Amino acid sequence: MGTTLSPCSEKLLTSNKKSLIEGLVHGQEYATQLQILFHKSVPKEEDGRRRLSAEELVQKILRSFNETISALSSSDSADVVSQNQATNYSTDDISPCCDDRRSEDSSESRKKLPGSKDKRGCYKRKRSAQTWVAVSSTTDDGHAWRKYGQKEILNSKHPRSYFRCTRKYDQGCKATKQVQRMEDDSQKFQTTYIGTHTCKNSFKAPKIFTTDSDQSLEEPNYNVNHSGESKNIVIIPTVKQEAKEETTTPTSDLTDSTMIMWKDIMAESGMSDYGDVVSSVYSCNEITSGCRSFEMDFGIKAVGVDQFDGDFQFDDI
DNA sequence: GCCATTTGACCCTA
DNA sequence: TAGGGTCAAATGGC
Repeated sequence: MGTTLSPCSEKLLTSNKKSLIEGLVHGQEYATQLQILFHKSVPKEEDGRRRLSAEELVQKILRSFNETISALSSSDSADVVSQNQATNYSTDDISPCCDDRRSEDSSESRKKLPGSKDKRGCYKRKRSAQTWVAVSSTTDDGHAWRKYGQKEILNSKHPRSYFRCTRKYDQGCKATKQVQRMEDDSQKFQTTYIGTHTCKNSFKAPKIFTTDSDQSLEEPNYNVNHSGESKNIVIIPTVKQEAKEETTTPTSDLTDSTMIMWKDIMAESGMSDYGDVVSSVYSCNEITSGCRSFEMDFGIKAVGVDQFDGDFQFDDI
């Protein structure tokens, strides 16, 4: 997809570039401050204040990214963002034939009525959800999944399997995942998680914060090794266009495409001040105690602060 | 009998 | 219209 910008768009992009970069850099700064804040050991009496400032920082981060993303999506060149940016789809974009298909959670209501038309395949596709990708040598992540489908994928050697949370019907958990063997390494599985577990006794999602000394991923099967050794998990958050029921602030989502664009913007900007930002972003694939994975940080972002309870937690280190 | 998996059908989106 | 995602009947294991 070659992007040919009209002179007008190009001008707009150039004039906006600085403010876009500023917005992104602010977000980055706030995130760094937040990180420092969580690293600090604070006396108990200060804990309340610390929480408050953490919340302020989170709000700043979100605001900064919101503004930047909305600025980007308003420009012609923002297609890369808009296609990933969370979109408010109202529940009425459900196709008429199956408008209540997804709302029913009881297995009773799923039973086919006598004489009713077979509605197989009549569903509302999740147009968007919080998604992230994990690469692991195992498909077992500690959650209880039920397989509901398998498909041969074009140009893929291996079929893709579809799983939903076993609590889908009793607790309405919307988490699903897709598992596919890696093309280049069939010993490994690429698992795409879609949506977070809302079921009560679900296992915690993989801890996305980790350090050299703290390989505290809670799932025993997520053996973290960041140097490309055999047991490795890489979590790459992505955000598909999302359904309205997701609780995240739509514009607060930042996608890998956005990250790529960010890199491009930074690279093109020629603003050396931001050089270290780029390097901190793109040199953090190796997770160390001092430099958490950039993807991880945006995993937090993709999930949204509101959704931390239960599934994701900040841990004091 | 209950539950999970398999598999073909069907619908949605790009 | 092709490819992908989901449904649900059929089947098998416990």
